[in-house]
Amino acid sequence: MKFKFVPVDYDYFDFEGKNFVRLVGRTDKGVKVCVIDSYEPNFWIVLKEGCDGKADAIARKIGKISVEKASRVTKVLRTEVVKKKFLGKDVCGIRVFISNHKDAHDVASEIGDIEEIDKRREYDIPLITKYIKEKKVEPLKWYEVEGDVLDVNDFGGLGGAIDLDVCVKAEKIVKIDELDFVPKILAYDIETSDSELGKGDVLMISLYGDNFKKVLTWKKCDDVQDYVETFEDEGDMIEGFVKAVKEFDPDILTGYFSDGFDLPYIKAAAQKNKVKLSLGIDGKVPSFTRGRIPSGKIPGIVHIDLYRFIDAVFSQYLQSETLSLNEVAKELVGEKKEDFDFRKLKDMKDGDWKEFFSYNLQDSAVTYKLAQKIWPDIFEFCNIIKEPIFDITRDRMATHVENHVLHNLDRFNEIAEKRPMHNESSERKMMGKFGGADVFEPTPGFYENLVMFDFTSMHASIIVSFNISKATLCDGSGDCHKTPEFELDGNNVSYCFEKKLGFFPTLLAEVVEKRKKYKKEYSENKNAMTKARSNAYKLLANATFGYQGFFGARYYSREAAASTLAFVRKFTGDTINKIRDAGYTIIYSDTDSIAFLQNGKSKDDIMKFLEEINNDLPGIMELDLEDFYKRGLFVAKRGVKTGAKKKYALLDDKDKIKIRGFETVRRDWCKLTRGLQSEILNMILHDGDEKRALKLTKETVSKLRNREVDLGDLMIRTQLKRPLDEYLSEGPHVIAAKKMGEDGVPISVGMLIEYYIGENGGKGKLVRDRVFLPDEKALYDMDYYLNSQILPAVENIFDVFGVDIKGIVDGETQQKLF
DNA sequence: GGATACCCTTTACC
DNA sequence: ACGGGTAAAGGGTATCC
Repeated sequence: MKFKFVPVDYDYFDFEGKNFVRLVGRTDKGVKVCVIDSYEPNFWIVLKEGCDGKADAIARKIGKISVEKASRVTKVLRTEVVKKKFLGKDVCGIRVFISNHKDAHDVASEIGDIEEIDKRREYDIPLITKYIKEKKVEPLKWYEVEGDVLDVNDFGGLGGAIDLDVCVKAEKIVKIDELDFVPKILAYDIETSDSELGKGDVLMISLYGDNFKKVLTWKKCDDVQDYVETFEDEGDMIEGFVKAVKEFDPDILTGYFSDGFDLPYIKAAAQKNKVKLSLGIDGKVPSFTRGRIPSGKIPGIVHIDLYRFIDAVFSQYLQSETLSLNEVAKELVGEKKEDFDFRKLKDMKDGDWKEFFSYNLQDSAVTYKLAQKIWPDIFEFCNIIKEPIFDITRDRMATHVENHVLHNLDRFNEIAEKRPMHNESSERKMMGKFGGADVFEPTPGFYENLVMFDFTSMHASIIVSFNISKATLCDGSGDCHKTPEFELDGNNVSYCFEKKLGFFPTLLAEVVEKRKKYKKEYSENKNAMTKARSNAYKLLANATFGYQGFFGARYYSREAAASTLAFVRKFTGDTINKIRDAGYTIIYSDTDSIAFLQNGKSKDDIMKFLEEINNDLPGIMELDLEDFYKRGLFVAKRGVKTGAKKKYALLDDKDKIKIRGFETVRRDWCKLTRGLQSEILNMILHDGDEKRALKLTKETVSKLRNREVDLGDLMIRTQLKRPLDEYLSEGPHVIAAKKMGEDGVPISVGMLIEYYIGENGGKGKLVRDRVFLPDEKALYDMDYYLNSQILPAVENIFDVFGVDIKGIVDGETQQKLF
């Protein structure tokens, strides 16, 4: 048969010692189908220079190798001698086809001692990545598939096991023009009697999709909502869950933190109740891939933990201080979850259960809406990186950059570099840091009429303009780009990069070009898809510099990363000098941005000046106008007169305020402090005068002294970054977390710990001795909140206006006392 | 035993 | 284990006299 097909999920299996790829996707008629495709596993051998003549003989020798493993024998099936490139250099390659990808490493080891062999490569690339790279059957693209319908007994019964109407063995897969694909998304969420994994029961499971909402439970109560289905017990409910998923037939099953909670919890509950969680299209139960964070995989359905994608890729766009479903959903889809008081769990009445069901359904509904909102971004990442959705939603940026390179290497006839071995990446990690960008020390003050310039995608444009990469690093003998001299590990160095374009900078040039193109497309046609496309290219471009300096990268190059930064320092420094020489006063600069005073010049003059600077910039480098600002405030560091870096507030021409670095934007300061400072900055920037700000500060201080401040405004929130026993220094938040642990709250890495500082009858001098949890009753420590919160946050702002706020407040204290 | 320099830790900026 | 470096700041700890 023949049909149009879009691959959604990828998987592979062995049959008679050979690898087969299983694609699950949809036809243009919306039918879910399974396509089995063959794959010939292979890896590469790179011969030493001058050994080309012996290539055929070596290939024949290798062709006879077979490796015996416990369960199977892997044979070299055939070899091909091919002219290839490795790191941009011409090499003689031998492609070694073997019977099973799992043994690629062993076969590669087996032939390691042949003298003419320089390198063995691509045995460490995952099978699905190799398959997509070589056969170009890419996720979410459209193909015409021709093949035979699978017989029930084909592939050892696999044909019969798959619960889909159409399952074929592909004969031909041909790319066709893109058609629409709207995935069927089903969101789920569970509520449990104990938040610790596996300790309690699953009380209910909610599901939400297009025209589909259900809450499954075994808690019996009268007069429930019509979406509630009541089961006999937990096991029955889980079977009901499997049935409901099958009934909906989703492409994507999604949860929020479901890799770490919902799916493993349900799986454990299924085992406990001896029921089979057969969610897979082949009746198999979800499996969890090994790794730092386990990933829940369901055969034939893409399981997406939205939290993972948001954490790895999306969070840098968000304002949210935490990545809780509540906060993220509020920001992205404008939905606020309804609250449920979990303390009620101890003694639930019928009404409470109904409230709980509704809460549970809300979570799934919000997750569903979030998935719909983020789908364009997932889709674009799949399109650009060419990895399956499952991986796209879990990989971090370094992996995305690397996969993007891997999937494009064929265009350059390149053999892929290997992943660093453990000892190699440890060595890289141990190498000291290399010098980064410069930050200009501002003079504290209140300024008017400022301009800010910044370089567009500075690091990326430097990598492209100077062809900087591992493969193009050279000894400087030929035609090349030379970095400025800079210090590295105590020595003055300079590196050279060939002018002949390398694959890595070329790919980045394409990414930067596409980012520009799609940014324009977005500005002309604003919608979720154009925005996602533009954003994805931006993220990819920005992560590429970090990738070259990342110890785990295949194309790691410390020289490349350090050289990029040397150019960053040079061009920003030169531009600062140019602006200063033109008669402007430099106020501030950080990495790729420069702020200076207009000094009476018109905006037109400044735009002309910008154009002049741009005419002198090499390659694709570009300086851009960030904005004009009416006013700007720069303060001193605490306790000294010198200006603080990375801390300023600006007011633009549209009266919009931009605050950087101040306590206002730091989540580990209490609401009272942040609110006060933010209002003060607003008053000062808008009115240009500090008198109202002074009045507000005095009012806040007296409120604090009269104990009129709400305890909720005094909570300090700090994230727990490691397990409790790994802390060398026991700060207040560590003590707070320990207290929580004693109260029976499960403590986990990544949690936001909330506490306040209270009076403790003079016991202990340290702050940590005065830590109280939100539900602990105590008088707040007035002295602490005055001297360690409010005053430090406003002091250096008032300093700029010559107002000694501490003196004024202390003076009033004296007055009061006498 | 009190001042202080230094280390540890978190969070921000780009 | 899953970009990078630079910086401010608080609080704990070690060390000095």
